[in-house]
Amino acid sequence: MSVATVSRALRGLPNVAESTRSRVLEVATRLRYEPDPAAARLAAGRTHTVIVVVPHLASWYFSTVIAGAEAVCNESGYEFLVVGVGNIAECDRLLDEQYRIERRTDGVVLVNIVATDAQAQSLRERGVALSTVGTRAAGCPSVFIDDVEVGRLAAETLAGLGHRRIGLISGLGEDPLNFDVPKRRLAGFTIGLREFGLSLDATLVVGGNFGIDGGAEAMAHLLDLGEPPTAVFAMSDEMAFGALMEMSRRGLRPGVDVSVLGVDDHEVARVLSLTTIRQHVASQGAAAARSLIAVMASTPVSLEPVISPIELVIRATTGPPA
Amino acid sequence: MSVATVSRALRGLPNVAESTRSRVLEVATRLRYEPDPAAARLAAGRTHTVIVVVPHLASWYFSTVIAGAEAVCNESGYEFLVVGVGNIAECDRLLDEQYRIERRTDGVVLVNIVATDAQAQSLRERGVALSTVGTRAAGCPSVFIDDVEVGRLAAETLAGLGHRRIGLISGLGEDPLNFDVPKRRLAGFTIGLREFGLSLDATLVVGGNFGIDGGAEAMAHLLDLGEPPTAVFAMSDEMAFGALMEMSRRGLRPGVDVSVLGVDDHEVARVLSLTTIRQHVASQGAAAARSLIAVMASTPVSLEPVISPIELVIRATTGPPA
DNA sequence: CGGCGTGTTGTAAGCGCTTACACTCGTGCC
DNA sequence: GGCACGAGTGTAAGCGCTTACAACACGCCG
Repeated sequence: MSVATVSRALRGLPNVAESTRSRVLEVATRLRYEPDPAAARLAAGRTHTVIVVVPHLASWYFSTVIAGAEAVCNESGYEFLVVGVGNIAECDRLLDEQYRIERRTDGVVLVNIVATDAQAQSLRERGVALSTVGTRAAGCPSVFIDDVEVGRLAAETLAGLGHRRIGLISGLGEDPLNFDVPKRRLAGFTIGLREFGLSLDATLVVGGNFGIDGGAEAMAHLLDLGEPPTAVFAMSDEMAFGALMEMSRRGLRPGVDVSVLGVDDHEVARVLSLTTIRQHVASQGAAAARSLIAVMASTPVSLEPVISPIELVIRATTGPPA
Repeated sequence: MSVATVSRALRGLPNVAESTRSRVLEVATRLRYEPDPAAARLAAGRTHTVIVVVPHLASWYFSTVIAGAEAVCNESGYEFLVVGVGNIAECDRLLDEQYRIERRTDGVVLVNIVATDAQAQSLRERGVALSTVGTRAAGCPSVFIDDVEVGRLAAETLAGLGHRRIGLISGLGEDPLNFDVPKRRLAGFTIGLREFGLSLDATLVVGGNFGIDGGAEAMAHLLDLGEPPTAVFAMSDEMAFGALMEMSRRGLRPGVDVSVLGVDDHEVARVLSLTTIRQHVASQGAAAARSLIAVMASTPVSLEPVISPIELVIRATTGPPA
């Protein structure tokens, strides 16, 4: 039996007699034979590897996306490589000088990283499939939530409770990556306010950098204002945690003295009884991985973005103004 | 100029004239040439890849270890592959049928996964370097905390405050992997109790499965006892979070009605003012990656385990008994 | 002045696969 | 009965590197 026949049999290609194939399979399992991935890659040009690119690895959101994607890749027999790009320079270096990507992977999942059309195009030309979560990129499947609706729903929720001065802890400004989520949530927030006859007060908008400390500092800033807000919308639960921390430091009661609303439904949110707008992070990661695998397999894939559902989870940190 | 010379020049091997090397380097950067990793692997047998194996990807502890390790690998030019093994069967399959590992990687970091001596031995024979965090394996560098001391310190802290009935929310029992950390912490806890003339009360020991819900259920169980404990040591902050959640559900005040002590110093611990025994998780991941890289480079490495420091962080969830 | 060591470069044989192409051989058909 | 055909199999040429070994130039010593 020639190596060619074995190769064909093992990979399920046609033009192999069933009897031959089963014989090959039997011997292969008996010998615990496993083809060398590097040799296969070299000969066939496919790496059977996906790379997931995230800004930070340690934050809840990203590690949860990663977990969702990893499970799918693992199951589908793809190697799962993760690279963290701390800042925009590193990110652009990765996407521009594509040597880190080309020939190392068949596809990349971009998590909350915006690739320019040129970068996306260039990747596609080099035969690298693309898929994004949190943002969209040209000509590839993507999954994200309706961030405008998130902002609108937040405003509706707080204004609907009767709040008129609503603070906003955003991620805008200090963000190291071209991250446009905060902008969309802000836009929706403004729309939502307008529905209640309110308008955005720029003095009540503070950057929180999507972290606990950032959230705490932002909250401190808001509470130090001459006329502090009676409610605060934090664009992520982690920033909301920081806000709550600052409040407890000052002896303020969440949902009574000041209402706080987050986004994500971080697993600790329920511990803090945080009212939040839930999104399904792991399933977004999984969906992105699935689309990517479909693209790599040349399965026809809808390029229509998948809008992952959100839902308001009311807990104890929101209430009518004092 | 021959390919051999170029190869040697690019990889910094000796026996290349300086003039030649600089000329090669100059041309290589101008042409943005980057060697094909698969071809290099096939020819040289080294993959320049490390695999990190973790039980779950999404939990704070593991994602933080991963973050620490990733940063080091990225910096050192190693590809960073992560695989999650949900249960012990999957884990053993990975470590026994080593085809997923051999020829795919030069080294693996085992995070809180115990490999048998045979498994470790077999990996070494196949030229795969090993390094562990959280546990130790035969003949490879490892980094972990002194879990016995963690348990002892916990008992000392709570008993020192005057508590005599101290509950323990452990990870024991339900654990899907061969995880021996809970056993060591339990042993230390017992030692610590003894220093105060106390002994372990088995009815006050409940499994919490290292998660928030597990912690909450365990706490509920403890509080439902005829004579509930006045203090509780949770073997992880996430279980402590669950315990706090259960307490707030019942209107109990942490540190006043019941004291709670955790382990880790999870980033949310300070939000909840949780008293905890801090460990430096990211730096353990980084240390393990560094040792692994050293082993792969055949740098002499101490096989003496690195004991990562711990420290008691006193916040508000602990106090004298009511 | 020939042999020899040293430092540099070239040659070529793989590494373990994939795949285009050639080949064989039994069918069905005119 | 010869022929086209297609299914099944084999042959061999790479894929892009690494590395043992050969080759060469050069200066040195005996």
